[in-house]
Amino acid sequence: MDYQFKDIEKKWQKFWADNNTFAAKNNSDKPKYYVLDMFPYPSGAGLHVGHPLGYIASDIFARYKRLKGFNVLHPMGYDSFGLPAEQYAIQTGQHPSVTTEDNIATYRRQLDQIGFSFDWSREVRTSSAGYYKWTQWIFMQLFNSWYNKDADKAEPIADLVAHFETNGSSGINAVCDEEILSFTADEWNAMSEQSQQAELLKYRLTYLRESTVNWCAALGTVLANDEVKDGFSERGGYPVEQKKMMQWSMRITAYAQRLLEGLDKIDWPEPLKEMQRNWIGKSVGASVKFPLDETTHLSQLATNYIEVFTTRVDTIFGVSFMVIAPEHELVASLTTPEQKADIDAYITLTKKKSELDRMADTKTVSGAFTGSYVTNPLNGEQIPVWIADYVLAGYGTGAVMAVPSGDQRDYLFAKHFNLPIIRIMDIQQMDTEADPTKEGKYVNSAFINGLGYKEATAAVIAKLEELGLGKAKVNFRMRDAIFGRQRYWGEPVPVYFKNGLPYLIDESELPLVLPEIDKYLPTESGEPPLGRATDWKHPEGEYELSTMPGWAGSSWYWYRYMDANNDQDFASKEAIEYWKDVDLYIGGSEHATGHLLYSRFWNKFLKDIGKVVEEEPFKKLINQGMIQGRSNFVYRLNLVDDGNVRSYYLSKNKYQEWKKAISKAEQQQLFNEWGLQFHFSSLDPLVVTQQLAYETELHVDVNIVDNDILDIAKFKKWRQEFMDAEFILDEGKYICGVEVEKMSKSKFNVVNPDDLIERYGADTLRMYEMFLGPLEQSKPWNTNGIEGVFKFLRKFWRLFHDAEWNFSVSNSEPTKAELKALHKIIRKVEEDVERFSFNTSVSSFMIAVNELTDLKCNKRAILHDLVIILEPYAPHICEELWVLLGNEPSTLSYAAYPKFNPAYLVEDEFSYPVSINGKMKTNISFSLTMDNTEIETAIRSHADVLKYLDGKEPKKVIVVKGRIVNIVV
RNA sequence: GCUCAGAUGGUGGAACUGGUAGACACGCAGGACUUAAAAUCCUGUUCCCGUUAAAGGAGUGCGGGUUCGAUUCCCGCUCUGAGUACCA
Repeated sequence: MDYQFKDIEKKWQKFWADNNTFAAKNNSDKPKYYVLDMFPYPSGAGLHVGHPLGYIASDIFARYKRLKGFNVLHPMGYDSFGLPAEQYAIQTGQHPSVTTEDNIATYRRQLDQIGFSFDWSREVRTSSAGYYKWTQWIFMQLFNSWYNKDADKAEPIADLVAHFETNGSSGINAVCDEEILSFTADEWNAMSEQSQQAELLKYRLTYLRESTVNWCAALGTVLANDEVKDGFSERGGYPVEQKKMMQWSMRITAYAQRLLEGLDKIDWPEPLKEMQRNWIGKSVGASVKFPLDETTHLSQLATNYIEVFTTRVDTIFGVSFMVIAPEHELVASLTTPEQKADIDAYITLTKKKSELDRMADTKTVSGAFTGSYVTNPLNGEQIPVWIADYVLAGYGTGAVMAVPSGDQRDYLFAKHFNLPIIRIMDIQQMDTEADPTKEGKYVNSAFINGLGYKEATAAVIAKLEELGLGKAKVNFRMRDAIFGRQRYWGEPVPVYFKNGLPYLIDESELPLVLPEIDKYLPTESGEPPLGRATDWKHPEGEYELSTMPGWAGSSWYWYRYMDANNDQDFASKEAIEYWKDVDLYIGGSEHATGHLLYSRFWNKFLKDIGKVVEEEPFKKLINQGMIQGRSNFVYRLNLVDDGNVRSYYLSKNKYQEWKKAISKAEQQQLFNEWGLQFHFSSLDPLVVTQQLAYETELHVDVNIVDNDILDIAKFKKWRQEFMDAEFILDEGKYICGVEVEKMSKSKFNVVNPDDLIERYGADTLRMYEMFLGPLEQSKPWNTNGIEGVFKFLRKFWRLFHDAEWNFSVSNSEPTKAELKALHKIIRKVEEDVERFSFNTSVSSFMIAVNELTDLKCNKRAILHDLVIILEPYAPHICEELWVLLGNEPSTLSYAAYPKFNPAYLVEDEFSYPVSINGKMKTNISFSLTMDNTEIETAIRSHADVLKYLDGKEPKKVIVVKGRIVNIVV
């Protein structure tokens, strides 16, 4: 029979499901291998051809590893909490769990059709209570932990309490809030329960604090920094404003250094690691206290100094002014009566500027003088204090020591306001701009004069420490992560409030189930939707009304797959110790600073509390490129003549001609050429007829376009308005315009995998997606060429069949040429898969099948091995042929990968390309036993070579054995 | 601005450590089969010049360099894409 992909694929998909062919065991003599995909959010639109790209790659790898004798864990699940389902619920009143359920069903159907070897017995859904019970449980562990800097790990909060009870707050080196109390053991023990809890909250790894958040009024919720783009929400594009709110936060900053160091130990794409490094933003420098001048209004101030962070403490003798952020807490008290008007005006001005303006406008210099001065701690100079919006309140201490000679922004500021610019390096060139050089020797710098950068920095820090006015300091750009959303469709926080303070619910009460509510909107008093729940109250207080953010459930899900149905633990100790970590993780780079950072954070925490064994969760990570859409256009020309509209659809070339025709005469001429009856009014201005011509480019559904040629019949049926469309064609065809854009419904460029599977089958789709190009590269989807892959599979099928499509394989011994073709592909595919170069192995399969077809090879010995190596790519057709070859069903997935034998590839002759001065001229065959001198002698006298030499004597002959001969003339 | 990735035929792409540039596939052209079309098969296909066949010449974004030899290494530039942004 001809290749009947539909029957074959259905049959084997059912077989795999019925027999649990891909169920992984949590113990095995085989080495383990964990292949993970980023699980999808089940959106209502279903999968388009871009989604499965990474899944196909990981599936090929997982299947390949099985053949290579590994116990492979390859699971799939759904990140099923999230905003879109809730937005839909608000619009329709339908419960988000219902839409989520429907969407998951669609995803599952689509995934099943592609023939993935997922172990579905381990499926997880972040929105199921059995799953989020453990997300809540991890939250509780975070709440019950603090970060001990001395031990450099998280420790139980009970240990901290014990320390307070016996030693008070001294001797504690913690990552915590800034305003912590100092107390003795007695003082602690005398504190009320409430004061103690309030103090402990400052240490907990998840804690409440008033923070400035990205508030999106339209979505009614707080967004994480990575969910905001240029002042607008990433989802929906609604405006986002800064707002102060009491919020749950995660003390991810405690792990900043470990998150940074861990990057050096994992095999991730360099750009991705770079993104995380930038996000963490470590800078090494010093903090320096500048005492406030006594003439200022010290009496009103809480402190008597301004602290700055600097990465160039060596330039401290070049400081000629100080700049603090307009929001800095000291601004009001520093402002002298004479300067008050200036300062107030400036603050009003900055408040008016939106976040966006402030970012865009980096060129204009602005600021205002407070009237106060600080003292340079090292030379006693009086330094004026200014405010300016180029200093950000949120970074460092919100204050900078300005060194105009070395920092460009300070330089511009100094020039603009006529402040001194002090030279501090002998070689500094600062006529037109600041010179931040670290070369040269210091000048005008007291005790570091004449020193170099390294010694000077050390000397300055030593001096500052001696004075108690500064110390070396490491600063991170990364902020603690906000962990609360004022939304319904998320994990409830397992916390209730008593006297305004948070307490965990009892572990036995987990999961804290998401209650039913009447509608999915904030309450009238502005509380989150959970405020609508009735009968949802803890005996001792009110439950937390915000829910967890989208990244909560995805920050640990790979552990749940290890032991998905455990109700005693998030995964058993045995399962975790067996699977350890993810060996290969494939997903998009858009998760660089969100999911992938949070996951590493939670993983490190879980390691600290002894629940998991590896410091890093994902050993190797690959980013698959984005599949963009390829839109097609039709060009409509509307001619209005006295109110009557006539529409013509112009093929691409005709449209271009039309665009070039400017005058009515030219347009008339084109219409005459095209044989159309339309009379453009004469150029006589006295004619009153109103004529109007206008063109529109319309997106046309790419599924009714083939190779940019429009299927006119389908187009007419597509929409009512096209029913009577008139076409102006190019050589009988309507050619569409093309553009690369995002794949989206509104652009009619979505290609659905279901349609392609219907036409060509899953095996063709799998191979074609790989054939498209390197996995990591982004590219527009183009279905042109899928035929080639389909033809390949038919050709492969045909190897096993005679001219009448009867199954026919021979048991005779393979020839040398056949073995060579086989072993070439065995080696090639092995090398390609190991380096994730799937596109090149598809080509190699084509070459192998072409070669075997030419050899008319139908030898069982060859085809048997070929079926095994193709199985990861095209599993259905291979299973079918495997059984036809007489093997037991289901054994193919666990067959042994054929062993490469180099002996079959040994040649005794090589056709040397002979080039003259590096230009290839001809090929000459020599035995591979000949050494370089023998070849050179042969070359010098070879008739073919002499022909090219024109009687000239070769200066030099370079012979690279088995590679090339180059003659230099 | 900074960081990173990339640029190869009409198209997607290949060339793995510097060694025959354009594998494989699409498209296109020509041919076979067919009453015809589809499907299938065969041949050709980087460009220029030329042709019976040949023989030349140019050529991997641009300009230089290293080398017997560069798509590959080095320097400078242009363009495209991604991330990030007054980070002290």
